[in-house]
Amino acid sequence: MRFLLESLRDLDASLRSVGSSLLVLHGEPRVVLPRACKSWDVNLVTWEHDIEPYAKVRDLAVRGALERAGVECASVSGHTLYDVDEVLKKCKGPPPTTYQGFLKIVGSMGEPALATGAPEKMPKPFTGTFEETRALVSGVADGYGIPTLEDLGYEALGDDEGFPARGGETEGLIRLRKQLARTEWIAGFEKPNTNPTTRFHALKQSKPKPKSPFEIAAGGGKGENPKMDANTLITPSTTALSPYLKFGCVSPRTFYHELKAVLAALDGKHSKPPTSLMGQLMWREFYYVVGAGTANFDKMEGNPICRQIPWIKDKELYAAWENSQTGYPWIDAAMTQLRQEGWLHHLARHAVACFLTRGDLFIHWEWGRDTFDRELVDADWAINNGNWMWLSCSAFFYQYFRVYGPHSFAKKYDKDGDYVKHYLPVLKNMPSKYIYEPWTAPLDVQRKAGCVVGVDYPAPVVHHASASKACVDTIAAAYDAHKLANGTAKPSQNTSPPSDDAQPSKKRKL
DNA sequence: GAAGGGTTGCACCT
DNA sequence: AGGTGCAACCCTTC
Repeated sequence: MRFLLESLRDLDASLRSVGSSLLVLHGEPRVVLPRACKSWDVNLVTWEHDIEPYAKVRDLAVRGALERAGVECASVSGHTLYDVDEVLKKCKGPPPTTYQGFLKIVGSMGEPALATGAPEKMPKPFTGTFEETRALVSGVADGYGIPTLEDLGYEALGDDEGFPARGGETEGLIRLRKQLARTEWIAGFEKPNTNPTTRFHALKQSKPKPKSPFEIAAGGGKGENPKMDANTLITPSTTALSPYLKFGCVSPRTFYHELKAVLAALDGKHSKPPTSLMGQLMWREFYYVVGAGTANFDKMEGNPICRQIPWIKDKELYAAWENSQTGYPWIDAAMTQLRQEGWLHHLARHAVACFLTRGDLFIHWEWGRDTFDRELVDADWAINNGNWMWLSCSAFFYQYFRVYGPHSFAKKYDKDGDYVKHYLPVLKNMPSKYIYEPWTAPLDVQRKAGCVVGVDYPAPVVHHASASKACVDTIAAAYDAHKLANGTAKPSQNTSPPSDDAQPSKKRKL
């Protein structure tokens, strides 16, 4: 919410710099907007096309109210690279559930439109004093102006709390262009190889001291691994631009065309989709298209692309996951970063999502989706639901036997557990050898570290090896049931007699 | 019906 | 850093 309010203040400042201003009206839009149009003699209202169910209902209601009042309405596509409806038309049927299939379709649609740039001159709808504004909106809206967090019923946040970067187009474009200036980094960017344990702040004292915690380090080239260069302010290993895209501070079309210019200068010597930076923009687009073109995309039931899996709904295990009490330091640290900063690296999201659903706890992906939707500063309906289905092997991705290890995954990136120690200070004196599996430390080591498992830090809520085995078996059975129901079950492929052919390829207990 | 490919597994090997 | 075994998924293409 703070990021949104910052973005609105930044927009207001930009409008003021060209002699206009942002006017925020409070109230029920179906009432306020027709009233404003009547009072101010407005005959056209425009807005950005939105595919999210909540927004679709809202926009339809507002459109109805405005049209009944004789006001013309126009919604335009600007939040995605392509007009999602045009892509869906090209699909001629359900949208593709594979990335390659999606690329084939948008590949035939030419270049995305250029972002509509800010006009050099703005009309001056209103630039009055507060008293004049009050008079203007009197009888139109319940209130006006950009609210504060407190106005909205939230507690104020300190500068060092919450998402570490400020909202708004100004900050977003600075971040975009600093990232795009790292030519060699862009050329070599491969998302699966980025490090989920790098943070916004320096892990160790860096010099010179950054002016602000969200300032991006200058320089690039080799030695990009921040741990290799003590003078480099550590920032996430990805662009961290997602909140700016989510709130419309940075247009994906601006991102696309400016990135394209950088790539053009590299003469083909750069990574390619799906793993490249451009590939990431296309993943966003992919989820928007399939999200807009799939019924009940945000549910398991009634969702034609979603495997029906008998997830359990265990409130205690879910609470342990949400509140960093699973006993797996990597998982608990990531969930702490999520709650504190509203942001996680993509692979950390994978780790905690896999753990909650198909990897260990077998809890419904919709519950995890809800947590992310509430906690992430970049929470995006299409991307969030799509990725939860991906990670839970409900759609798009089906290799359920590839399970992230809750105690092994982060070791590859952060041997000493600096990330864990930052977010879980209770473990800060635990020897590196045991940082990801503190329950394996001898009791005297735990005591010496001031962290006794079961007292100062939870014991693991599940035994990973046996829990993941049970998850794999249950998903396999659910897949078999799906194949049987669809008549796509294959005959047995082992050496069993032909009479078994009508059975699923393997019998598994539910 | 089979083969090939699929952004991001792990443990163990060289 | 890169290969393999693990036991074997789905979707697309031929």
